[in-house]
Amino acid sequence: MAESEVEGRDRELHQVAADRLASIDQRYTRGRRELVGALERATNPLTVEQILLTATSVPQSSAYRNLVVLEDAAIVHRIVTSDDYARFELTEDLTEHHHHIICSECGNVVDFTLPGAVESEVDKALNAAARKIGFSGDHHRLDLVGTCADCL
Amino acid sequence: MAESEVEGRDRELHQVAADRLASIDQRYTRGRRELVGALERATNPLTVEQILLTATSVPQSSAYRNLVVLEDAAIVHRIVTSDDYARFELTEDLTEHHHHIICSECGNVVDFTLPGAVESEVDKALNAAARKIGFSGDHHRLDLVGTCADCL
DNA sequence: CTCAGTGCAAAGGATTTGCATGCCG
DNA sequence: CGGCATGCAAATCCTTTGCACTGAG
Repeated sequence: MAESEVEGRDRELHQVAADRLASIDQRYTRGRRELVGALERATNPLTVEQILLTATSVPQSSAYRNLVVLEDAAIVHRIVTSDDYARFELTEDLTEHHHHIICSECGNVVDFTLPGAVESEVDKALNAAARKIGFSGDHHRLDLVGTCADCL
Repeated sequence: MAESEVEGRDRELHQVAADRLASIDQRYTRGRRELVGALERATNPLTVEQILLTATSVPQSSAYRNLVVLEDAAIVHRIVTSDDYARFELTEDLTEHHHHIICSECGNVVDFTLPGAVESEVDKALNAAARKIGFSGDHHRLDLVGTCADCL
């Protein structure tokens, strides 16, 4: 039962990816499938270098190019820390709303979630602040910066 | 009264800067004073390019080099958005705890603050989450991503 | 004098792009 | 077949660095 459930989710993810790409007139090619697969397997955001370790057979330039396409299709989300490497993860509606804790020593990023009550209070406060300064708020980004166990 | 108060703060800022630099065996030189001055004048984080507009007479390479020094001295804080430019602001203990709203169109960053009650709840929740995964939390970063009035 | 800081120019490095080839529709 | 995606290599561009010079103590 568990296996077919996983397979089902997997099919669903790739189907959603294909649909979103189609909606911007893009194909879901082998290389793009590999990139999505690499991110699906991961439990935290990956650098391009890390993606290429898993998505072998995808050249670096194609990875960069297709990550842009996948970002445009709202399948992949790019995050930037203070080190020199961009990191990528599946968008939140393909996974679930979560936050990042960033190690200020090594740049590593780990996912975590917060209680729903905290989330909604934050959203409420942020939207109020945005309205006040004439911004149209889209989403929030709440990260914790600290030191991971390895770097302590 | 207001004027002397501002002058007082100004002196204080530069004094603190000098002290913090001294504590890491660095001098508070003319160029560094100019950089701090540029950031002090600003009401939001500045790119190097923007800094150089105000801190004329500071060459680009010196700006980069000294921003690193000022960062090491905990006078300046570097923030990274998804566009290609790092941005700099005075550290929070020289100003006050605040957040950023980032325009996803043009990359511009504006400061705003949240009610203290929200802040403390967020901190509490984040520290709990960090403990759970073996991180030592340092500070949080709560940004809102949206579209600024100019880009709407 | 000495040595940290400076400034110019050249290098570095993640990311982007030009162009010829191949493959999907 | 026709055009989009690919992949190699070269270019881009923010940022960093080498090195000779200058000024403060």
